[in-house]
Amino acid sequence: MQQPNRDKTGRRGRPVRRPAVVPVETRSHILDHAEALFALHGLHGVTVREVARAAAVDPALVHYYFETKAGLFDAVFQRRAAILNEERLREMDGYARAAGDRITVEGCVQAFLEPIWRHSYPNDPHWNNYFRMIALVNNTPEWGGEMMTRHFDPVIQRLIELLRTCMPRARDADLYWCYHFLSGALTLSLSRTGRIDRLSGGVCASDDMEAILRRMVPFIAAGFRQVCQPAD
Amino acid sequence: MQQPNRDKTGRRGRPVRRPAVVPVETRSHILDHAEALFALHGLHGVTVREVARAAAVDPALVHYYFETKAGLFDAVFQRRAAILNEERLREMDGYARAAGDRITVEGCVQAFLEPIWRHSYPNDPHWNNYFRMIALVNNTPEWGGEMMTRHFDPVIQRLIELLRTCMPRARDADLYWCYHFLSGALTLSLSRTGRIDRLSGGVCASDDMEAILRRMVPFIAAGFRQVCQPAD
DNA sequence: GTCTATAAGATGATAGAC
DNA sequence: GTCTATCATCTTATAGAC
Repeated sequence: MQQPNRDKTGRRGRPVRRPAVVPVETRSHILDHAEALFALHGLHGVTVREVARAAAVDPALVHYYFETKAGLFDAVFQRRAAILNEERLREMDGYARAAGDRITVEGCVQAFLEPIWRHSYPNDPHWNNYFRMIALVNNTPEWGGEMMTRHFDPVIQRLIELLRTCMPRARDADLYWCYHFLSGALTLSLSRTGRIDRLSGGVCASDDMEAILRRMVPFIAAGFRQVCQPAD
Repeated sequence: MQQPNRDKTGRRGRPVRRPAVVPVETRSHILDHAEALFALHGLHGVTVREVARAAAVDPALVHYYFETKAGLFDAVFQRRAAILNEERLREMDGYARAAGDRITVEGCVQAFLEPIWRHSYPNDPHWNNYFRMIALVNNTPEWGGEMMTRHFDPVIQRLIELLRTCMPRARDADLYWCYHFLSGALTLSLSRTGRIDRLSGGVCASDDMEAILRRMVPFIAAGFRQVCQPAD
C-alpha cells in the first residue's frame, strides 16, 4: 500500500527535510473529506481509515488532529456552523432593519433561508455535503437533538423573535411547532436523496434548489400564519 | 419464515419434533429488537451481535433468518410498511367516499396522517421505533430515496391524486414539492429527537403527538393551498 | 507533523454438529 | 432451528521513531 522510502529527486545524502509542500492545509483537508463521507453514510457508516484514505493521509494523523472519530465528526459539524450562524444572524438583522414596520413572515423565512441557499445553489459541493450532514443529524434520535441545539439555537431563537413581531398574538408553542415543521421540510430538502425525482417521475429534481426555495417560502409562511394567527 | 415440520398434536410414531417451546415467534422477536436498535443508531450503528444479544438469540440465527444485516434491515422496514400502506389507502379511500364533493385539503392530509397517529399515539413502542427508522431512512442520501420509493410510493400517489381533486388547477411540480415539505415535517416529527423540547424551553414536547397533529394539519393544508392554488 | 508498527478487540458471515 | 467454533478481515486508538 505504501512505498516507504521514496525520494523523487533520487539525490543522495540528506533526506532533504521538506515538510511536504503545503502542510498548512492538512487539517481542513481531512475535514473536507470527512465531511463528504459523513454526509453520505453518517457517523457510524464511516471509518477513520476511509477518511484517511480519501484525504490521502495517514490514519494516525486523523487521531493526531481530532483524537477520536466523534471528535472529527464534531469538528466537521462545528466548522461551517460558525460561519452559517453568523451569516444568518446578519441576514435576519439586516432584513429586520430594512423592513421596519413592513416586516412579513415571508421576509423572515426568506432571510433565515437565504444564507443556506447562497451556499448550496447552484453548487458548492463542500457546503452541500455539510447540509446533508445536518439533515442526518437533525433526524438522529440519540444525540441529534442535543447536537442541533448546541450549534444552532441562538439563530433559531432570533428567527422566532422576528416572527413574533409579525404575529404579536402568536403563542409560543405554536411558533415553536411551526418552526419544527420548517426545520423538517428544510433538512429533508438539504439531504437531496433523489426521492422526489422518482416519486414525481422526473417532474421535480432534488438538486433544483431554486425550485424548492420558490415554493418553500410561501408554503411555510402560509402555514405559520394559519397556525399562529387564527382568524378567530 | 416457514415452519416445515411442526406437529402440535405430538401424536406418536414420529419423533415428535417439538422444536423448543415457542419457536413460532423467533423471527418476529428478532425483528422487534432489531427495529428498536436500528431506530436509535441506524443501519451502520448496529451490529448483528447486538441484535442477537438484545433478542437473547444466537448471532448465527439472525443470519439464518435474514442472511445479511442489510436483509434484516429490509425485513424490519418491510414488515410494518405493508400494514401501514393498507391502512392509509383504506383511510384515504374511506374519506374520499364519505366526503364526496366536500373533500378538503385538510381532510386529505388528516386521512393520510391518521393511521400513523393511531399507532404512535399515545404510545406503541414498536411502532414508534419503526417511525424513527423511517425518519432516518428518509434523510439518508445513499439509498434512502430508493427505499422510501420502493415501500411507499403507491400511497403517496394516491394522496397526490386526492389533493388534485381538491385543487384541480394545481400543477404537478407544485403538488409534489408540497408533498416533499409535508414528508420532511412529518418524518422529523416521527424521530422525536427532543430538539424541540430544548429549543422551546419545555413549552413543546417531542412526544406530544396530539399537539403536533393539531398543528400539522392546518399548517400543511395552508401551505398546499398557498402554493398550489395561487390567488392569480 | 508525519509516519511505522502494533495492540486489543470487534465485525459479518459461514460450515457443520446436533 | 439452534448452537459452537471459527475465518478473514476490519476496527479505534496509541507508542514511539523520525
